[in-house]
Amino acid sequence: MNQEIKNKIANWLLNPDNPIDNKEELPNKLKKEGLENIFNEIELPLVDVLRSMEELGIKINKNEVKKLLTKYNKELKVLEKKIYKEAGEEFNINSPQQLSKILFEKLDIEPRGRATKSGLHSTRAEKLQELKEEHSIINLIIKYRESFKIKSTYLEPLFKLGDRVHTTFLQTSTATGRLSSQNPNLQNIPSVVKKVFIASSGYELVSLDYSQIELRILAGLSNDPKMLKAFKADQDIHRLTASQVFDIPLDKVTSEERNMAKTLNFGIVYGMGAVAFARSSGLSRKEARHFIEEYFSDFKKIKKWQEEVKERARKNGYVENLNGRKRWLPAITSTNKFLSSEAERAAINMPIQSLAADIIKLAMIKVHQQYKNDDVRLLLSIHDELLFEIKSDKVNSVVKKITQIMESVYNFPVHLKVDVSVGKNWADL
DNA sequence: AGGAATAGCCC
DNA sequence: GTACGGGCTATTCCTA
Repeated sequence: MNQEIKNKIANWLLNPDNPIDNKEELPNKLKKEGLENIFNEIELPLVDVLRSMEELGIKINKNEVKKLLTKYNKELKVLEKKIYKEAGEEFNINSPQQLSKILFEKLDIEPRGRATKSGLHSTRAEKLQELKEEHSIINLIIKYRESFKIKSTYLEPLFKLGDRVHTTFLQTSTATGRLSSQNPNLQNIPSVVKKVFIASSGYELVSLDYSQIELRILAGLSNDPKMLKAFKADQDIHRLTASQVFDIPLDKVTSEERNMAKTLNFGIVYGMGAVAFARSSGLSRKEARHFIEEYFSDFKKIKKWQEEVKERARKNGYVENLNGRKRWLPAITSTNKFLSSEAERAAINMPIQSLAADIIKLAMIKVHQQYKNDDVRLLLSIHDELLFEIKSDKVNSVVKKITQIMESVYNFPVHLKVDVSVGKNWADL
């Protein structure tokens, strides 16, 4: 294999901030840092898998792209006209600067909160959402932005490409070991655009995704008894959290309460604070703080695990996952509170996110070596999901085997459950 | 031409 | 007064 690629990966694993030119030194360095296994068993075998995925590409229905493009163009024209009429003049809706002046100066809409450092008020969708009742132009702007995004970022670039779309996977671009995808990025396709991605004729598109993998990893790493028990019984984890935090029986949890618990569960993985939880749940800050405290008193081991991770990060200057993958976080001892807190949140998340990344990479490698014929094509990897094209008459048997591979590829105390869906296009899945 | 700022899509 | 982890891309606008 190309030495350049090896060096790049080695440096990425070691410490991306201080790359080493001397390639004779790298193998010893890897060994010394405990990264030999990840290098040899994960990253190097993955290179060929990624190359194969990139070469295969994924089929798109160009007619469907064209149809959507026409639809969105028409819609945008109508919205544009209505917006100009409401504003009383024509302006560039895509310019936050001009839009801000129209909304908050000309139309005299009262902004919530303070201006940004440029002196103008933000026009982010999240802020506009709060001003919906103030003026009928707001909803039009929100819709315009959504449609323009779909058209300019997804539909137009796709239309310029061939019948099969070939992304480039970046193996060394993330701090946690995840893959990224560029040119085009096929890891952030909106649900409305997914329907243009289709199976080759004679094949089905099949998606296999790890169910709640990050929360399962959190349960396993923290050894929290309630969470472990819930996953063992294959319970609805968000329902359990709601029942614990709001102190109500499992069968009395409303969908609203379950949603809040879901936000809380994900927020915990990301190190979310009370302010962010309040904002995303609609609770007051006081209530939000109360429920976060409640969460940590119900799941005591999670709090303990997080504190241990932060402590180790401060001591070592890096965090690592179960496989020894490292992330350096020098800012964690900064006297700047913002910087140290930011590093703490990254520290808490890294052992979880990076282990999930390792697991799906191992699964990709194993599946790829299992299927050398053309009946099974691994097309995309989207963090916790693998997207395949599988010969129609082979789907049932193959899916069983791949599920088995994905669920057993990594030995972990919590069952890693895989969900499957099959269809003719990506939106069906 | 290139980068910062702003915005928004995904897991 | 305020701070949710990890990515990529498009547009505007300012600076060199």
